Amino acid sequence: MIEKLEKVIEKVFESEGYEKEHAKVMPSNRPELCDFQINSLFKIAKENAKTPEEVGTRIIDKINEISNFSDYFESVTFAKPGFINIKTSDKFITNILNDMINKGNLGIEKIKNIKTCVIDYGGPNIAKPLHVGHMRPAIIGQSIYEILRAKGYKVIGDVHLGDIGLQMGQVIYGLMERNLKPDDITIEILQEIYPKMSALCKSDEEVADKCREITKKLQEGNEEYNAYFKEMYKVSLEDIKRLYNYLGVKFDYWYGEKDSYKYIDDLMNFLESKNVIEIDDGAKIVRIEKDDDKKKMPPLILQGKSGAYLYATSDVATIYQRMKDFDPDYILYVVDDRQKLHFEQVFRVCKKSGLTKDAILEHNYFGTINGPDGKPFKTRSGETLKLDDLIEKTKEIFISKKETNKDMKKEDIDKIVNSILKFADLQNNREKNYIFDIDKFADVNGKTGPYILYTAVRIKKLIGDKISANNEISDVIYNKYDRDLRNNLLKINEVVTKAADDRMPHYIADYLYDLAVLTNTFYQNNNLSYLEDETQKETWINLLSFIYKVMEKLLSLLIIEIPDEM
RNA sequence: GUCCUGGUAGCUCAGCAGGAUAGAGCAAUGGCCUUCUAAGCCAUCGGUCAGGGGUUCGAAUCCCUUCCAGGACGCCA
Repeated sequence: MIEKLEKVIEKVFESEGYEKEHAKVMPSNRPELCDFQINSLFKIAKENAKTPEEVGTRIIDKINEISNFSDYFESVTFAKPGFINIKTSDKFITNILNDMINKGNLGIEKIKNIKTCVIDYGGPNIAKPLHVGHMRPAIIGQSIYEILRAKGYKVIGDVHLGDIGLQMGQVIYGLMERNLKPDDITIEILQEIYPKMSALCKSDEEVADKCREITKKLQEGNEEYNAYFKEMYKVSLEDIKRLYNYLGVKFDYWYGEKDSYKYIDDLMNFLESKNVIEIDDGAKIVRIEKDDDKKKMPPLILQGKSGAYLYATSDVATIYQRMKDFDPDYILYVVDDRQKLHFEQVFRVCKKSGLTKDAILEHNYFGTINGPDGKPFKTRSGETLKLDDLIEKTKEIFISKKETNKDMKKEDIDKIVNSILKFADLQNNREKNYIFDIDKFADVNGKTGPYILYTAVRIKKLIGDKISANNEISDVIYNKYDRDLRNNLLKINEVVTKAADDRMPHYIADYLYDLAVLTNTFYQNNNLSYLEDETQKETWINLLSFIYKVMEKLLSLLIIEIPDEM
């Protein structure tokens, strides 16, 4: 939408002999003064040895001479010390809006050339119960998935299960100690044993050694251990799927690290053929320093001197598999920021060896959830809070907020609980750590999921079955609230595009909140049921219809659904 | 020790391809329900953008530096 304004203004700049890059239009920082502003007068003035005012007034005069001025502008004025302030015309605003309505895409433009994008997110471990920490990668990943899909990417989601590692041996040891058979395994038992064994191995070297032994034998195909593993896998995955399903998190592939092991031989042959592997103290490594490195970059160890393949090896092998199966343009990792160095190493090996060709590898990291003390969040008794408990607690608090809430439909309550959890998380910049506070998570007032849903449900209640995003809006703008709302709607594409490009769902959360505030303000100040002017009434119904559809769509990008009632 | 993040209102956070007077929510205070859901709307209060220097017409935003907090650093995952 901004491009349309820029195009008109570029012509004027060029006719004055200024580079068209200077015709950059920015959303206004002073909405009470104008809708858009141009900041480049200082630069132009300097280059041409004039004052910003001289340059600005001349350009403004030229713009005012444009024959179809009112198709775009209401006013274009100079503001000290050197800005051009643009107020767009009602006609311009409504034309763009109707264009969005007619295209039927809610204003979201798709990318021209389809790109394939693999997203690796979730990463739960078999045998470990899901706790609050697992919520972030799941919902941030799923949100990025939905945003990219909305922009027209071909997206492939892979959960990348942690189905290899010492925790397997630990839990099997714990099970056998209690004389439990594979058939006895339940999720409750796993949830009880894992933390106990994990603690025990830290304090008891002997037990830890035994667990390592079991893990090793399991990988070598020991049948007894494998029977345990299979059952653990089944029970655990069922529970993981139940929780992800509650959160609306879905994967195209449920591969695990184990699946990558099939490709390790091929991978090692490939890397050998590219001459990137060196032997160092009996280990196979790849050196990945670059000349311009500021920090020392440790080599990536593919195979330890004991012959064991490592975590990083499995990640590179997974990339090998993905290149072979999907030939993606992008591989995104939604994994926490503590693994920055690890991914940097893995990515460098891929680039150095040419494994990933031109594909772009990104670590879209997120910060950890901390408690009030700045340390990773723990419950008062010192345990990690289980995801189940978080959901239950949130539900409880929500129901207690209002007398009538307990009578709500179960599905509606679940939708609202989802909105509470997801909006609380996704409104934060994903890269930063944040302080976890259950009361904040359960809040329903202010900048929260329920506030947005409430706004949407009000519209639906008012308009009911007339909701349709396909009805044009008249170009008469009736008042300030009407104008603010229409103006805001024009930003949709920019917001979604930026969120997609930066992989930042919080841009969308932020925008949704602004839109909801403007809608509530509009609603408060304009009573539709008292309107006598039929044209006006129809216009506003169409406008609200469109807003409802936009909210529904943008909420879906945050994996939030609108309940029927609330 | 080396490197990477972060430090914005009492609290939790936006803003950081440099722009005019730094924004929200919560908390606090005061208004608005015989009118489409008060899970709402409006107003007030609240800030040396951690400190110091630099670049610039202009810095929360870019650069340097100090302090504080968190994290990562070759055969765990």
